[in-house]
Amino acid sequence: MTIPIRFEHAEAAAELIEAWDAAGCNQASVNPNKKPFSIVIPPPNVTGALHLGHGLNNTLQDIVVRTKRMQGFETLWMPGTDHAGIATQAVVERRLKELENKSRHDLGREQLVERIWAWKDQYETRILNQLKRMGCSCDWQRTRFTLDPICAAAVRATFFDLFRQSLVYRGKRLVNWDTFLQTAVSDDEVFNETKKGHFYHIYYNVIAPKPGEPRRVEIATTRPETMLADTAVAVHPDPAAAFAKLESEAISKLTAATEKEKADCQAELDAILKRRDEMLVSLEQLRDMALDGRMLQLPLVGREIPLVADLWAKPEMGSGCVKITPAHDPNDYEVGLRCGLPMLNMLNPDGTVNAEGGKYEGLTIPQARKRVVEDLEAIDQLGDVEDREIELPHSDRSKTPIEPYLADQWFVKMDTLAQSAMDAVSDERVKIFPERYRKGYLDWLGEKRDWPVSRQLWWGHRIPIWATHGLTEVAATDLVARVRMLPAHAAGEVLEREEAGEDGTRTVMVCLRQENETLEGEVEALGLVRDCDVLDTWFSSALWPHSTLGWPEKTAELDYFYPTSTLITSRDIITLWVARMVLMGLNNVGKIPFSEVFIHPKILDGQGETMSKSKGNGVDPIDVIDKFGPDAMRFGLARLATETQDVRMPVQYECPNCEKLIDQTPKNRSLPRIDCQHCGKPFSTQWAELDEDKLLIKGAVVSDRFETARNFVNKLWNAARFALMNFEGYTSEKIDVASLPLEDRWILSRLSTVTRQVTEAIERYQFADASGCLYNFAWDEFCSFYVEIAKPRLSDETQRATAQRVMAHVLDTLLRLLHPITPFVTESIWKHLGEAAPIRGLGEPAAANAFVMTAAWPVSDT
RNA sequence: GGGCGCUUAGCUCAGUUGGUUAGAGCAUCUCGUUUACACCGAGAGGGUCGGGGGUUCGAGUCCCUCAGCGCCCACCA
Repeated sequence: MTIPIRFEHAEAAAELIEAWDAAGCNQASVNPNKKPFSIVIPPPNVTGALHLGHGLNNTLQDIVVRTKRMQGFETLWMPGTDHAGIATQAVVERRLKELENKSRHDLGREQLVERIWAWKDQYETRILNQLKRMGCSCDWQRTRFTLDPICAAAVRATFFDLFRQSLVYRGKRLVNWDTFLQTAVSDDEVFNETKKGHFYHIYYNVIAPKPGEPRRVEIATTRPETMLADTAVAVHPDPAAAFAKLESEAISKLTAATEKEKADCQAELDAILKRRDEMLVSLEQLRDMALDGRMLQLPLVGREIPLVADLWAKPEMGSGCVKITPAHDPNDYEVGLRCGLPMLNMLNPDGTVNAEGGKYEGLTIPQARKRVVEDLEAIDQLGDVEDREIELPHSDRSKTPIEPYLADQWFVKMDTLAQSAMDAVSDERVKIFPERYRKGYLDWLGEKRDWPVSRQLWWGHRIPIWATHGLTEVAATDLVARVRMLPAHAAGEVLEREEAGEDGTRTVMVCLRQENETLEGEVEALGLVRDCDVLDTWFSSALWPHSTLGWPEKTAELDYFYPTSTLITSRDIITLWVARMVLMGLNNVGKIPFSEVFIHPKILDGQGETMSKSKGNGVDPIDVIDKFGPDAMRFGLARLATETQDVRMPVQYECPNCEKLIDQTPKNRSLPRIDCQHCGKPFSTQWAELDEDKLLIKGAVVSDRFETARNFVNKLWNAARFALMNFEGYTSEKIDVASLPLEDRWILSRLSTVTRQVTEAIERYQFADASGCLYNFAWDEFCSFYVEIAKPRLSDETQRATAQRVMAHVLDTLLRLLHPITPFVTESIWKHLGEAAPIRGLGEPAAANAFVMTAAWPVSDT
């Protein structure tokens, strides 16, 4: 038998992926004779290709999945991808702008969505191919997409059900408005930038002040132009109490302070007392005026606005009074709700001032600010203007400032849903590992903030609501009656709700349970118009564990594989995703979605920064696989996946000319071309844009951290190669362990211990321990000791047969144990071993399984 | 501002309930073409375990404190 001296992973992997697939090794089906084990993949975003972070996530899942499969469970790993709402739409829109200089409005909704589908198809293919090449043993026939018809049906059924329970409602909310892209962006797509600005003090006149009362009140703001939409000025309802509280806090801080801090704390306390002495009387007077219903006159506009008492006005800040602009500031919005203030929107979607701004209409924000300040100064109502550093929110997509903008949004009411998800973790029906992540989950849910689920986007699940606004009571009643007459209404496919609008008119809303063009036509014929918005991406992600199994249909798969067994994911989406899956699973199916959650570390680059394509430090698993092989990538990642540490992974460019590695630095990681420091020849990077750069060969981005693992894979290959070269004349026979020589009994005993350790480590998600244990055993004990000591026995005719049998058995077991981590090399060796020693094992030897992948997991006898 | 984590060899990381001389891989140096493997083997150098204090017969490990790094959440008229 001739076996190459190196494990040729590229050929082997391609063949094995096909062979496993052809044999249906990854496929799972309902099997009453077996216990189920199921995992749903955290669906990668179709925004772009996978990097090593995904490599780690999916390697760990595959290790668990392959182990469980070998342990005899009917094992399902559900694959799929996520449409990733705004992220994907933004990528496609940006390309549209760059390549064709068009906005989404130039294309229109339908065409843009079509373009995004094309993008999705391209990246979904790429992502699935990356996963396959990593060796992920997903049931590919079940591959889902969060926007596919199966997931869409679940989304519709969920929304319909929440609508029926009145757990979903419509309300106003301030959204982060990107005036350039003219869309709302989510909080995590907003970054703050500190800029130089001013803090303007402005005076508002009191209307008909009583004797002794001030003529005007002072407020301060960094955004004076928003005064045009002010609807109140607030003052604290109990300044004395507020100061008392501050004082007692400062005192307790002072008592607890170290010698070093004492001076600072004392100064802080003194400042509070000084301010109280100066301000308390006038603030209490203003408070009394507020309670007395005194009105102020808004300068420049002339509108009368009330002075109100509200906790938001902090006596220790500014002048102690704060202007309230409910439609353009999140906190003011809350005040507006509490005090029942009107919400005046002064902006057009493009960020210019609208008709509410009177003579300032049509100006941009900076223009309006300048004019308002000038005009206030002219009428002598402008006070001090201080310089100040201001943190200004910017849109990550357009890099322009965000405007808080009041818009109609749909919300999911969280109180009972959140409580159910908290209970599931509190009483350990859902266990989170490592345990320290429980706190974040419980704290976040504990706030029970309603979940805004609508997004002003085109890419996503459209909200299944049709509505007519501005109806008279009679017209509304009539419309409701007509809706109820639809045959689908009787069939439970239609729900309607009538609401009073702000201006006393009525709104009728209709929710449809399923996609149905005919029915939609009928509804639209009644004058109802479909909501333009789509749902938050996490809405469909939250359903992933049951939607992928066919819910709301009562499928056999759902019954068998749900709840899934475990969820393996990254820590940054514990709240956004994990928590929501728990509450939606409980609401929809009535059962938790998974009983265990394992949170794995993150992969950072050599500088300690998270990997991302936009930084240029993202490593494509395919590049690592090409250079080191899929087993080395998997083993290397598993070896580093410890419980407490993030994985720091220095990254290098591989020169395509001389194959030498060049360290990546913050400087060179964004260059379009690099001259190799070893061979002097240039190569291009992902940033190449000029034609002359693009003509160069592209250098892969890899990490030399995988060398150790690659060497290990090769070591194993060669140890097996040695064994196989010595298996000529192999025969099988029952082995009496007690009569074996010491070295055999020793290795068997060690094997048993290692089997137990590896099994337990994987059970506890201690992947670094499992791989470390196997590394040491295979290299130091099996290769360095046992193989060496077997050499003379293999050339001694009297001992040869026994040595072969034990060797075959040990190798067999080692391959099984290593298979979940390094599936390709083990399966390749297994095939050779099957040819050389088809019948093997201690006790009663038996014919080996065709694939190690579906062979039985070893059981330890210690 | 609140919470969590981290700091051990040049680099990336282990180090169980405190217990001999603190480990591994890579890198470095020396030697080695013994028929599985140079992606190998034998050996060497390299650490006051971030700083300081404490508990203890004994601290990398427990407590306090200072400093630095990272992440999550909240907020700043």
